[in-house]
Amino acid sequence: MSGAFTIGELAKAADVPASTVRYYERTGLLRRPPRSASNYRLYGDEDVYRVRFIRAAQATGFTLDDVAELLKRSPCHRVQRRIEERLKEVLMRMKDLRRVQRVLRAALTTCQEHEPTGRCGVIDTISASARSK
Amino acid sequence: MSGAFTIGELAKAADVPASTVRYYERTGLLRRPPRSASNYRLYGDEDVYRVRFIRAAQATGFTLDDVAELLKRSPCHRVQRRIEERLKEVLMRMKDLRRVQRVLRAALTTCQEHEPTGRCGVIDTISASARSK
DNA sequence: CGGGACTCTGAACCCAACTTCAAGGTCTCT
DNA sequence: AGAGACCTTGAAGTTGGGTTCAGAGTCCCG
Repeated sequence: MSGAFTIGELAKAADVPASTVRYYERTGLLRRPPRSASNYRLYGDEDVYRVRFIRAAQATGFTLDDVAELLKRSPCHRVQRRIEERLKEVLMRMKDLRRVQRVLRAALTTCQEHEPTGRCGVIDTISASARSK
Repeated sequence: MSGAFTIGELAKAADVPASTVRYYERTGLLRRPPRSASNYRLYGDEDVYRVRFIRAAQATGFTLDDVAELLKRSPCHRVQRRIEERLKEVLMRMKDLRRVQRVLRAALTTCQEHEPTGRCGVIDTISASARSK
């Protein structure tokens, strides 16, 4: 809608530091925008959307390289494969975290049991978890 | 039990590269072991356990700084606080991942729906997720 | 005695994703 | 016109957790 943003305005609109916008440009993730007479970058709404997409994709666990591929409008099956890979990673990571959760809870219990004795059993609990991985 | 390991033997026993063992020593996580006549490091079983503990703790999401604190045999309540912090992080991270999972599945569905049309709706799907965070 | 596998050191390098710096130009308000 | 907030650049620095390198010494087997 609106005409042109400076880098600071884009940054604010997309909620990233201006330095990050420059970084994205350097790495080819963002186009090199037109410049004002005084050599300021001039952005449009599309750029806001794009930066927001980059952040959303990152928050979904994609690397900037992944994002570049997604943005290249690669063939759908390639995009699909990336997504499936990420999904698989997410599932594995969740499994990991459930294990970690178990270990931490066990450690905490140990901690509380030993509190009166003053001897710390936490190290044994966490060590033991290495074997039952 | 057994007498003395060289760094390579320790590394094998604890399943880490020797370079990592030296790194742990540099950062104070591992003691500086006695040396042989020819200046080789000489380790004992304790060191094996310690390295294994470090790896197990890392696998449980602790940073090496955390590990240092756990190993310092800090007062139990301090250890306990660390563990509780980690547990809270884990729970938050799991919540994150569930969100991510939803987004990815939605993206995949979009992908499959649009496959025949050749138009990729994935970018919109992921972008939309930024708002419903 | 030779050769291959091991070890020693300090320093430099790696990764991703940024951030910071220095030294200058520009814009806007008062 | 001056102050302060913005913008420009390329280069260098940051983080954590290591790995790699070069050049030298050591150990073990046949």
